[in-house]
Amino acid sequence: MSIAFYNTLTRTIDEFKPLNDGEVRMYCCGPTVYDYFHIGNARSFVMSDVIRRYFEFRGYRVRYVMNITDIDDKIIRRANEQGVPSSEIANTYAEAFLQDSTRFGIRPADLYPRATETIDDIISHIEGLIEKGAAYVVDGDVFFRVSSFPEYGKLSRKKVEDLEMGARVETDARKEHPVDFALWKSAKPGEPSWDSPWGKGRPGWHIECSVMSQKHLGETFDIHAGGNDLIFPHHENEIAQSEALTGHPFARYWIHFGFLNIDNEKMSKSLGNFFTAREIVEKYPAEVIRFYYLQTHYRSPLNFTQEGLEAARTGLQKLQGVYDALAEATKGDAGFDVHTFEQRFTAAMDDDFNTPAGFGVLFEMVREANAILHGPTGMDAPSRERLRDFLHRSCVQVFGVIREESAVEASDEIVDGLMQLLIDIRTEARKEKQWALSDHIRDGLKEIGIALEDTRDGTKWKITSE
RNA sequence: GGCGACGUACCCAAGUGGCUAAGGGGACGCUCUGCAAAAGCGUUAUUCAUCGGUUCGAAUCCGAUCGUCGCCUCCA
Repeated sequence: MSIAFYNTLTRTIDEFKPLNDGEVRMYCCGPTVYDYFHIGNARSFVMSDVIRRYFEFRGYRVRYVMNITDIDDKIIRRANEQGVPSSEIANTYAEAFLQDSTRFGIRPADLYPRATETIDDIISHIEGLIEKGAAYVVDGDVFFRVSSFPEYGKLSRKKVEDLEMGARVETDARKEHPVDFALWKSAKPGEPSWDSPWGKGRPGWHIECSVMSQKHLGETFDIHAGGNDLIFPHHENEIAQSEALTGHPFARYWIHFGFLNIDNEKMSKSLGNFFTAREIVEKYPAEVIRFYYLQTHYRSPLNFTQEGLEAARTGLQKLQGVYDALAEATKGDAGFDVHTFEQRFTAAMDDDFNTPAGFGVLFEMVREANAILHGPTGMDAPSRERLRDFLHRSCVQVFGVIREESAVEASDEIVDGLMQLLIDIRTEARKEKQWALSDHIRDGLKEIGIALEDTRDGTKWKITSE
């Protein structure tokens, strides 16, 4: 059994065969740091994170690189609006990006290269392209000569002729051909710039990803991921720039994430339906948001709604609930077959990272497990151990949707003491059949976000609100 | 204009030629409970946008129609 997934380059589901046995070299297009990232970006970053973690679940070592684009037109524009240096904007939002990633439970990449730290490599890459006749200089700007790369369009399946006809933007008359694109942009007065053989300037958008990915992962690497919209022109151009220089394939597998819409509309600031990742993670636990994302296949569009998030919150409690219950259970003698479910789970995930189908298997498993666990016989210790281990590997390590510690375990001694006292008082009251008092305690606690459950093993409590 | 994706229950969402069309949410009924909660059980799609076609057999393949969405030079 091996992992297979949709490769944008071939438009088919291809079996994954890494360049080096047991190792995955993966690059995901990171943020341009001119603002906080939004919930659509977050979906891509979370999906990429989960794919990376799933490879690890399947025993691969993964080298995972994500760039930070810290010099770009949008950053410069933002800096000018606020009257601060562009490096300040870049640093502020790069920092925010790393913070928000952490809050979303996204595991850090092995490396976060930045464009401004890779200028020398970018310049030599461009020099190489000029030498090969794949690029040309016009008044301090350098353009990629698309006609020099016959395979141009192989990722996006676009024809150069069609592109010309559909051109929406005024083309720069200095370019030999309208589809040629900038590798190096000469600096306008007041813009940040670096010295180069063609004068002061800065790198174009596409070149940095080519250079950074190849610098850290090699000329040819396994997987390149990013949002759907990056297929053209960004990734198409990356391929052209890279392969024109090296003569070798660039990324072997391309993964693209579907878009997130709000009310079936593309999220945009002008429509007023724009949410930053930061504001959503204030309102919902990261686990809930991740689970919500993962309930839709990564290539499908996801329509983001408040109701959807609420449904995800409720659904997730079932997974967290069984995980916590397994930690607390102490006796039982019925066995439970985890292995079959794990096989089905793996089969689902191996098939194009089908997370919705994977959760389908997990929920079926949880239903059957709960029936035993909460039933008259209870579940024996080895089964509980195996089940908790599998849930840990799938839902904690791969998906990042359930918490290691229950809310009760995370609370402090004083709270524990108070809760124990309240529960003891209520238990006394219940023995005396003082239902009004015991209900008053339970209702009052519920209002402050603590739920009481009377089980046959006594009263349990848990924190329900964040 | 060019290229592409999609339309499955009240909502979300898997399934892409053949076993009863997964799973989550919601709703209703039941078991358990002092009442709840949690958990479980049951009900909620004779049918997959519509109409044709291919096939022994189609939600799945082909064609048309209707509808939704995305990309086409820097938006994940």
